[in-house]
Amino acid sequence: MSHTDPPAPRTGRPRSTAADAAILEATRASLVDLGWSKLTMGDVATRAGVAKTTLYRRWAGKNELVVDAVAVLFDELELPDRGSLAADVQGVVLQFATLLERPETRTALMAVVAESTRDDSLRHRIRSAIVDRQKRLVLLGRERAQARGELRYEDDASTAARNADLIFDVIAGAVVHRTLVSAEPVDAEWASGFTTLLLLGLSGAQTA
Amino acid sequence: MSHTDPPAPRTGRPRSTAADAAILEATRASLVDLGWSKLTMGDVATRAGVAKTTLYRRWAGKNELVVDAVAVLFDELELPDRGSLAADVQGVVLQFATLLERPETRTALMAVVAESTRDDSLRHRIRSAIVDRQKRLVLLGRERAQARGELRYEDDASTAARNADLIFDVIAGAVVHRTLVSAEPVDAEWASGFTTLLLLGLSGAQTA
DNA sequence: GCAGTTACGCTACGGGTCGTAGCGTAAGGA
DNA sequence: TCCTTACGCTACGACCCGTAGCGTAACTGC
Repeated sequence: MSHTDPPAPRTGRPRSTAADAAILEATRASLVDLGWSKLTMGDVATRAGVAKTTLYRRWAGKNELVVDAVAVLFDELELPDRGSLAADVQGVVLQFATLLERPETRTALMAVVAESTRDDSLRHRIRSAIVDRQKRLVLLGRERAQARGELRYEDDASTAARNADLIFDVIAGAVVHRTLVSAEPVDAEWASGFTTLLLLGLSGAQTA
Repeated sequence: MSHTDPPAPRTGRPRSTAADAAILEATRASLVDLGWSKLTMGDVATRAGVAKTTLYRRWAGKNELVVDAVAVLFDELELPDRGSLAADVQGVVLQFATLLERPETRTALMAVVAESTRDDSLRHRIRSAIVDRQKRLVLLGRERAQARGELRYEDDASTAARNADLIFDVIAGAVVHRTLVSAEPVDAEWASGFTTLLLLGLSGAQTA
């Protein structure tokens, strides 16, 4: 929800916040019904009950609109303390998988990432609106594990950041790949196997 | 390269294999220049020096065409025996990352996966043309590691298959996520950290 | 050779989406 | 009240889609 950060022009008719909400909801509905590739700006405008020009006054195009429409779904992600690192990992994996099972996110996430490979500003928007929101969970989970004594504290901030990035890519990447590429379900059994692998590694996970 | 498996109709003018090659190469060139979203069938036809109707005689549309055009790039992936499981993992990670740095694959891979979430036949095509080709490397690497004594043999075929699928999703998913979502390079340092994490797990990788 | 069959190049077309311009009207602030 | 900005609506040229139709090219079997 950060199309234009500057607070607002102080004069003239203000932008309708109701229209904002209606447009984003219409975008999600259109994603569910039509999917990314068949979603059109005209259709979204019709569903939202606004003129097409209103959409273009706020978003540069389909890419930016869909990112903002989907971003709020990632706010649902939480990380309640489940008592152990293993339980926390398994919990977040299942939660993330649930999110990826929704048709809006399935069809939109990969599509906007694909677009972002040729559009730097879109990539930054995705990062701040979606990716960074997930990464917080990794940082929080590590803190807790360190407080519990399950993980030791890193020596310096630079390796700490590298480790967090690595773990984030492994967890998010594995869940996304399993769900969207392999197209097979992330159930409790898979989440359990993955967690064991992540914690103990290939060498140690041979008991599964 | 398996649009139509049946050997060929035995009568009439045969399809030009030269046109096949020219079209697929033109598709890759168009992906490099224009990217997935701006690639059009007309442009590919012009580049290949064939009529647009010729494209539609062989492929149902953009999705299928791009999958076939990109699939051959994944044949470059190999898994030479580097002497240890760690070296093999690190090698395949770097090789896969190199492939994902090419502009054709960057822009195409995520896009066709996104499309496949709403198109079952496309998903099967991707699986047989791309995904299964990578999975072989995992199976081969595991065999070697088991022969070396680095991994023990699984008790039954079902858990063996589950493990292979899991490892595949973790490796491919992590590299794809790092490259295309986090948009940061997979260099030797990252590959080394990932390999350590994969082999030893979070609990054991604390020395890094 | 000759007929039969299929592929190819080319043109043309209706249908759809894009993104914008122009206008009159609505909703706030000085 | 004047000024400024947002909104709805219409219309538009541009582009791409996917297909139909036709004449020509290539290969097979008689």
